[in-house]
Amino acid sequence: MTIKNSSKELRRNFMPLDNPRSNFSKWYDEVLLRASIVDVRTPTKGANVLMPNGYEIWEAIKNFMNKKFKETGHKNAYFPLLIPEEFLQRESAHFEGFIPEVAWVTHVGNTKLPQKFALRPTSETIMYHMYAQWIHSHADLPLKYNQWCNIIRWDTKETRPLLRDREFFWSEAHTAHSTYEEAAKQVEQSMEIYQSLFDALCLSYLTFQRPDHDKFAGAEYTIAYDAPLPNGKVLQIGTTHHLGNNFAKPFDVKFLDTDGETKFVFQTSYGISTRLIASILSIHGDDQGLILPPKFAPTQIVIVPIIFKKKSEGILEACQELEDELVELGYRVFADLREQYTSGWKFSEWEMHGVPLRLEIGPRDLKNNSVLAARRDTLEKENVARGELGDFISDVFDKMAIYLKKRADAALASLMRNARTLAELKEIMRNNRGIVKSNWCEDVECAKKVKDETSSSILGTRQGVIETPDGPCLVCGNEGKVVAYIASSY
RNA sequence: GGCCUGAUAGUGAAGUUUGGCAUCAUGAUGCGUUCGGGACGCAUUGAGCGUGGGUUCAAAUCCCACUCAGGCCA
Repeated sequence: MTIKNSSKELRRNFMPLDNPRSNFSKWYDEVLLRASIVDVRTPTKGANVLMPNGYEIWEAIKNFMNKKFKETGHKNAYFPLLIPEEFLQRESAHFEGFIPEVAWVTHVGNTKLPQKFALRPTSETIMYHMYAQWIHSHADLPLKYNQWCNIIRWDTKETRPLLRDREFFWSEAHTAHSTYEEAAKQVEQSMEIYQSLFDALCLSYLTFQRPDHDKFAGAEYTIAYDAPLPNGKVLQIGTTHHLGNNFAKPFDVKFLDTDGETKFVFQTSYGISTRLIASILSIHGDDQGLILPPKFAPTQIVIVPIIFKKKSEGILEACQELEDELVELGYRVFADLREQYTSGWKFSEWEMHGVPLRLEIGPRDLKNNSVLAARRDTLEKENVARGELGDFISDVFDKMAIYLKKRADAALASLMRNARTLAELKEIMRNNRGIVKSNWCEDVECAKKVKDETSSSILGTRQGVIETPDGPCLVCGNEGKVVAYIASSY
């Protein structure tokens, strides 16, 4: 066997990624690095670099959300990173909930501060201290502020890039209203806003009301959005909390109502974080790498010239012209004219990066006045006449979004399971994991038992879906009061 | 909270059993030939073996501690 043959053999079997998606954990780490999303080679555990490719996805999410916020009367603002210890302590449930993972600033130079400051694990307290100073009458309500910022939560172990970081970016919206019902309506609006975002990202998810023992520290109730990962675990991609006036009281956020009485406001808070990026990458990707939804891809279209030594004339120029043309149409485009890489190498590279559409221009295309278009999601190729390219792109982007969403829906559906007993649940968690539907008596002890014995936990009850238990609690066998969903989560 | 496994050029690995010149692939750089699915040749370049200590004439290799990464159990 000659060297040439063996290298050909090697080429045929060459995998762009070393790890298939079926080995999710390894695939995830590899793809983050190869597609330049996150670099974890920092000195600090759980505090990583969000690289341009990752950051631009976050920016696209921000742009989408800022538009939604504007439409729904939210304003962006920024509040301090440093929160006095005393603020956190004022709402005791809140304090107890966050204390284990709060990082503190205790010194300036060598001098110990008289009062230590928390690096914000969330901003309720600092924001509501200000709200108390801004809100005086019913005319000041509702107040809806959002901030884009970084958050510090010092998990002691099990940090995973984007999935669970000690430092991450997020959006936290905080609203104040004159009645409980109005705040409840705001909770609904937040769900609509997030639904539009998650739909645009082609994600498939379930909305739960979290059980009381797992709600946000200081909330009346918590709504959470859980999306599946390929390994059968779920990821909480966002939350909404109805805070009642649990914070209004300790922070003295009051207003003079139309009836002449001074009342405490009712509040909500809701947020999404860079975890969303993990969800997008995980659910849409394949063995070739990432697949990004067209609206959110940092580069939406890559143009690759196919050059032959004897027939290369005009090809690079045609690629450049096409790039200009498509940029003019408002697309994020890159013409990869680098000469030191072959076309095949570029194909793999951009597939790994998840670029939704690749356009190839070679001698054949030049002659026919067409381009070869390759979809990232289905890997299908198609000749498109230059004159029809504009329509083709907008059409194919729509199709891709539908396809990705459908695939995500199917992935979620395939993870749904049923269990009637703890033994059945254990069996499922041991074998193939999934999101398990069961009956629960709502007793915390039973929830604890689930957590202790199965490494999964109760996500809650479906929000907006009325379900009646069809049997006894899976743990204790007493009356099943609710239909609960259980999964292993990050 | 407990347990297991690992850490060696930018990346991925071999070397550790039996201490003795740090090896391979890939990448990067340069030149040339190439380009419709990760091309090839030649030359160049790149780590002192996670960190800190210890044993030894000699440590990637043995011992101790720590840090980080991944997994498992509760």
